[in-house]
Amino acid sequence: MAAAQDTQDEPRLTRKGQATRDRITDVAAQLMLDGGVASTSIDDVKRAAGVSSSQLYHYFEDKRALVHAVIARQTEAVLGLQRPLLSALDSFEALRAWRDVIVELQGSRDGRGGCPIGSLGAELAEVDVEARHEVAESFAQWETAIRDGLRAMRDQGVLAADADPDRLALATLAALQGGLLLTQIRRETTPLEVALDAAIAHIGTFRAE
Amino acid sequence: MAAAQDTQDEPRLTRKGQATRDRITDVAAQLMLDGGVASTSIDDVKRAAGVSSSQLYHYFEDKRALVHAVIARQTEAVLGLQRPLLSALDSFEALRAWRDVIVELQGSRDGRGGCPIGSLGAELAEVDVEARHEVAESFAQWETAIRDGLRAMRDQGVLAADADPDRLALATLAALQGGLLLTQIRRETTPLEVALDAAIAHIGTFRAE
DNA sequence: GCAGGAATGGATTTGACAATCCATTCCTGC
DNA sequence: GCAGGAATGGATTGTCAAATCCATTCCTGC
Repeated sequence: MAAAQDTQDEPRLTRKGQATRDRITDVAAQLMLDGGVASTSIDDVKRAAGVSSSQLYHYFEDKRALVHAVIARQTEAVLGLQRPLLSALDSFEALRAWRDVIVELQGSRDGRGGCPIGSLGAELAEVDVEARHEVAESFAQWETAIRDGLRAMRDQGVLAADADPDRLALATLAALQGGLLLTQIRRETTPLEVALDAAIAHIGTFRAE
Repeated sequence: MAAAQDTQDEPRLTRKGQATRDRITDVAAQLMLDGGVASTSIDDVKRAAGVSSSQLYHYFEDKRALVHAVIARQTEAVLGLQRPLLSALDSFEALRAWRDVIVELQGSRDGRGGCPIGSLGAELAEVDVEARHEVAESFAQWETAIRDGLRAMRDQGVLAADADPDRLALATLAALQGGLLLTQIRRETTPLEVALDAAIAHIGTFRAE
């Protein structure tokens, strides 16, 4: 549960410093979502954030460290949006509402960038072990959030007792990720919609009574 | 249906030349599967394929052209494996057999590299429009193969008449891609298994009678 | 108000890597 | 067997981006 905010390893940050650091992270996250990690240069980040080399390297050991901060940042952003929706699951309507939010959000970008977490994971998995572990942890949190929502549905009698929230959550996350990837490639939300609808239909299989 | 073999744009290739070109493509495909596109250098490819600069640039305009050839190569490889299995779909046993092959194959790599097509798509989507289109085309072919298999199952009375092979195929491909990504990140096949099992269960919803 | 660390400026170095170039050798068709 | 394109050798160039360095300025706590 270690947040991304305080990496108080060596230097203590002043308020101003923290702001600069956050700005760099945010800008980098945006650039890397729009264009991938490898093709966003440190110079790009410097320019977009309006900072100098000294500043950037004052807050981040190297590009990898920046990337790690970006992963943490995107994890916060995604889960910050997802958790409220998922913890409110008490009906299939709520589940569909969750689906709609995601589809709408992705549609507004025409799928560009794909999943902020998944795309980082895909690009970094074979290149940066540490990054892979961080992404794995992000996915684990996401999966947990889904599972808790489904558990709630079960406990409220919306889902049958024999429904397995763990498996359903993992399958749902997979469907979501696959849908996001295909939507990113096709620049069109149909795959995401169909994938999520199928996942929800599968969950519907475990409707109570 | 244009194959990857003959890019007879300008130079006509001799048998030997074709062999060299293929070797470069194969080696590049392997390296890029193992380490991603951005982090495999032309030098890496040269070394591994045992060719010189002149050779590589004799057959490929630049790195992008090589990447395009790799996409085509991986598409052939994947569909070459998938199509026979999918066109033989005539029962849920066959569907499960298809699932098992994929799980086994990916398990033998511990998920490393993820999907040969999907990982390329994810890394290149926002960087190389042409590559994105090529990957989209590959996915379309894959989706078609799945759809045809499901259609066959329906026509043979295994699936009900109201089953929608188009939607089911898209949902299945999404589940597969998501499962592959999560499995790549976690280095463990559970996500892939659960995702495919859910997809198959969903298809099972449309079992005849 | 001053000491010391934090924050910033900005030029510079270093290295990697894609791509080019000029030869030379090898084949293949005629 | 020879002409001409294909294939290869291998050094070299040029670019770009990551990272370093030495200052200088700014704050904050005491």
